[in-house]
Amino acid sequence: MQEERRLAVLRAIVEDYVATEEPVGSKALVERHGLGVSPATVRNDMAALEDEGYITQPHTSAGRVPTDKGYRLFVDRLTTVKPMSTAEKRAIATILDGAVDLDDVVNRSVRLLSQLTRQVAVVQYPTLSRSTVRHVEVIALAPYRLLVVLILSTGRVEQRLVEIAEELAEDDLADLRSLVNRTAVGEVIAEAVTALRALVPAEDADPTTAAVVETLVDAMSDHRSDERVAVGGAANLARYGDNFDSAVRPLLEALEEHVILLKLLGEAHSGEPLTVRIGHEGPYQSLSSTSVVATGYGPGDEAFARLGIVGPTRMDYPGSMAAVRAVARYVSRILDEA
Amino acid sequence: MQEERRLAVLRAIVEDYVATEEPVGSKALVERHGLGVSPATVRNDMAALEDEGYITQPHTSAGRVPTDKGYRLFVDRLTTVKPMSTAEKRAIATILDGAVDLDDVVNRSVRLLSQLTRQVAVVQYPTLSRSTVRHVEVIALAPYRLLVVLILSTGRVEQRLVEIAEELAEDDLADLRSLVNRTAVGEVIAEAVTALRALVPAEDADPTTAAVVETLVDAMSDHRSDERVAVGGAANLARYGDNFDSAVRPLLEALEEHVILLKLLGEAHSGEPLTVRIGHEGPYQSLSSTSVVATGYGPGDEAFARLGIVGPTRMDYPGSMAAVRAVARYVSRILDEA
DNA sequence: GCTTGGCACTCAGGACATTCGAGTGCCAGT
DNA sequence: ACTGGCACTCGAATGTCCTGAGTGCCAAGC
Repeated sequence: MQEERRLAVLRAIVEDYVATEEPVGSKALVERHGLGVSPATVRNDMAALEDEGYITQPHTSAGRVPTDKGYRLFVDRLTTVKPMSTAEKRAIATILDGAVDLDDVVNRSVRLLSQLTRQVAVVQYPTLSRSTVRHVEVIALAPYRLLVVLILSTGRVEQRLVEIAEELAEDDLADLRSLVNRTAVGEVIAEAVTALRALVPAEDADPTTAAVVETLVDAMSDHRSDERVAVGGAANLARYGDNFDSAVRPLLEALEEHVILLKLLGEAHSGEPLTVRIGHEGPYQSLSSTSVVATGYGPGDEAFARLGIVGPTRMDYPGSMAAVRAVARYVSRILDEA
Repeated sequence: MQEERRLAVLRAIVEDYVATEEPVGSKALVERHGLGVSPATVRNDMAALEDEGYITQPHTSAGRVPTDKGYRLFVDRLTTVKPMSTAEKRAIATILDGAVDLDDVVNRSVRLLSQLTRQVAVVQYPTLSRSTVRHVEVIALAPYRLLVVLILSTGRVEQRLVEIAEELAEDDLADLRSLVNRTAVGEVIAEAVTALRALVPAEDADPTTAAVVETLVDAMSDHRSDERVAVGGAANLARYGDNFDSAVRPLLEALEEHVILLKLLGEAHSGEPLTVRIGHEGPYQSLSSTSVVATGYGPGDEAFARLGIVGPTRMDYPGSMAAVRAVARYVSRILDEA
């Protein structure tokens, strides 16, 4: 029983602290929340919670503040992701439905997420690795210059220029085009790569075919595109609170390093539905007062990429989690339709 | 003669203030710069400069700080853009030469600019409006679904999906492809649009042709792409100084509003080589302590787009101007070669 | 007619002391 | 097991004083 109340106290502390941004004391706690006990009792509970490392005092004679461990417990056991209101759902749907292409979907998602959560939003572009090849086009731009266009099932389009040694007749071009299409269309990237490679055995390699294939393989295995992310809502950093140098600056720097961002978002395991990384739990100690709420998204049940939000450890976890989950769902649905 | 010395005093004040970030007094001024007069004389000059509105005192008994008007005079008359060192030039050249496509050029430029100036850098993607059509490709993705790919002289590629009513034979597709290419290739966007429109007179409009042409025209006149900008070096905002709420927050917001950014960068007049907009001179009073140094760039002598940096009014104008100019030149050269 | 040294004046910012109050820990009583 | 009471702590707010950088002005000098 006391155990249960202790958790209620912890929840109340987290909620109050998130709302007010100030250490919360025993008296204010019993007043604002309807726990039917006296401040003294709460004090005892708080002392116990502090012993266990869930809360801490900035200084003697100040209220308590949740520790990372406290937030962790709060997130794991004291909260359920509250569903979005129907109005919010409708807003999400209409905004995302208006998107015209993949870029637009990503950009709108970022905006949406940052507005819903009032935090910095990060959306990874769908990775190549799990998508399939929808079409390959080979275009003669000039006698010795081809443009290769690679269209993927995610809607992404990559194009590359190829310089070739011999002039190519229209028929040969058509043959080449149909060859690569027969070989690659419908395949997952990884398999398309091996299939394409098999087309050019070392011996009789036709140089033009080889060049085109090489370019395609290159485009498919280009991890640059895997690293693309969209960031939005950086202005919300302004509400980060006091510690500008210690918290905002490193975060601003991280936001420009897409590789770091991707690491923060985490791996796209489709297993865990929603990842919450609190403060020091992350791999960067300069971001120790920053939390990340992220999840995978993608058509079907496979996670193609991740999206999420980044904010101060002192943040509204239930709300953020709900928003992240909702946006991920709608984006996945849209990608499904496309 | 006094006039000349006054300007020297103003220059010294600007330089000192930019370096130290603190109001500068008469004594420190004569010590740190070699003006061969006494502090009292400088005081007289300063009083005069203050009367004329070039400098101001934050409070009585404090040193002087340049006003926007003072910076303006400094930029217009007291400084010449100092050329970059050869080492810097070489660094710029090698970094930009490594770019593989247009996106990469833009991204590298942004990084480069922000690192050179330690400010926030902004680069506008080359606009459609002045570029010419290099190639149009029409691809049948599925029986009733075409992909139209538009390739421009700037290296930009736009693709759109078209749903059509009738199934299209390969021959018809080839005809259509060659028709639009004959019509549009080599033309400036605006003329390509009118030429394409002329292809589909109201009467006998073939619905498929009409659909493709409409999509092309749409892609060409899509101003969304005109609004694309890349932003980099936001972490430099951390060095902005004290006034976080009043200066950094509005700027962070502006950085997310690409339309606003473009307005800040200014119009791409190829006439003025380098635009410096100081503080309140800009259109947004919330950015009154922010200056913009920008210039146009593009292949040949036409300005395709703009790039520049955004920073506090108290910034190193000569250095920033030099960096902006140098980067613009190299980017233009690279676009020229492509 | 500039320039200069001198001098009185101003005022932000730092050092220090004081007060105030929210909050705690503990203990004895119910 | 909870509660009321009480002494204690200490950060934040307030007030006062002082210092020093910086100014404006004036009369003297080149």
